[in-house]
Amino acid sequence: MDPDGTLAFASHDHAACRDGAMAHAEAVAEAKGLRLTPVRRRALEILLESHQALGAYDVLDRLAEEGFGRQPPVAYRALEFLVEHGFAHRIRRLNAFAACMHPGEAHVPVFLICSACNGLAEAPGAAVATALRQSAGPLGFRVERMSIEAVGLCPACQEGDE
Amino acid sequence: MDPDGTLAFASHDHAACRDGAMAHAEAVAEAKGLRLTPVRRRALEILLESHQALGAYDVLDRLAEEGFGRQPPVAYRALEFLVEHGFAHRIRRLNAFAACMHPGEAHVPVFLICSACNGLAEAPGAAVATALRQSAGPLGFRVERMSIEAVGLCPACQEGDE
DNA sequence: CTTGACTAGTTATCTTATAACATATTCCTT
DNA sequence: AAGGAATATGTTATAAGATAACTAGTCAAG
Repeated sequence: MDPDGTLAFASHDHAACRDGAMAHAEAVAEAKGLRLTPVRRRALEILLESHQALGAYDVLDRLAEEGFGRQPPVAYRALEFLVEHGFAHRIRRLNAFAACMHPGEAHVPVFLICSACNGLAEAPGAAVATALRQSAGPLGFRVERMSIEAVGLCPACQEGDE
Repeated sequence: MDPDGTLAFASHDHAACRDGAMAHAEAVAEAKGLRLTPVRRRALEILLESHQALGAYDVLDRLAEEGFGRQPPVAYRALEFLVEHGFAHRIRRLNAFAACMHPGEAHVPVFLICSACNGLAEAPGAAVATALRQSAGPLGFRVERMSIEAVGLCPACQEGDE
């Protein structure tokens, strides 16, 4: 599913994209014995509606409208579950969350954030991660987690802006 | 000054380290015609006291104690100035700020954050930035800014933890 | 010595995130 | 099927981080 991150910025059949990601996530949850409860499932569906990051309170509003709790922990806990198990990512630069486009696959995501349309893509980060470890190695630092995020312009938003 | 980021995690003469960074920053400000006013200078000195990131409110408390304003914008504006002109960096993962160890030199910083002691080092990021651009290129994304941050253990905190 | 740009201060408010506790659900064990 | 541990959901309250909008002081150029 979108191994090279091209989908997010290209026009595509998003209904299929979303459904595929959802099905994939469900299969992974099933396989790992994780409880994809109604709030958690719904939170993931909400994130999957677009290739953009959503703030926790945005997700919370949506959940509350649909009969779930309306207090912050409701959203934060669902999102925490999704992030912890690899169904979603936290985008630190935006204080926001986005559905993962490769659930189940080990990967270091590189987030590309379009400053014009707020679109978000996940580029492959293996090479970046390697370079980072090589940069940290000489300092004797042991890397455990990393966040790699870039802000710029997606292909569509570069037009008329050259 | 600390071109390879080794200083932060190694024991060193920090008074000289701090004074050197401050002198360097002043020279750069002078050269560029920037106004390193008392609040701004003091904010930078506070950041330079340790190789750790400080929250805006931590800096604000210190500034207030010393007779500067005690409202958030006082700290945020000073920090914004420092970041904008390359005297400090914002560490998104920590919602915090840290003095730059290479003021005046163009560089992409890679932040190494020790989860045990909160130490912070700035590793060289040229190779990482190149890898990132190569990862973003095929998607047609034009990178403008990037944040590259790693969490892990510094050399000292790895001892007795292997 | 006044004008315009910039700086520093204020009040007020907004956004993001977590702590602590009560209730309900699930699921394993017997 | 009942008991009990673990997990999940909900609440109230508050902490932590950030910005908008306005007022007043500073300073250098004309």
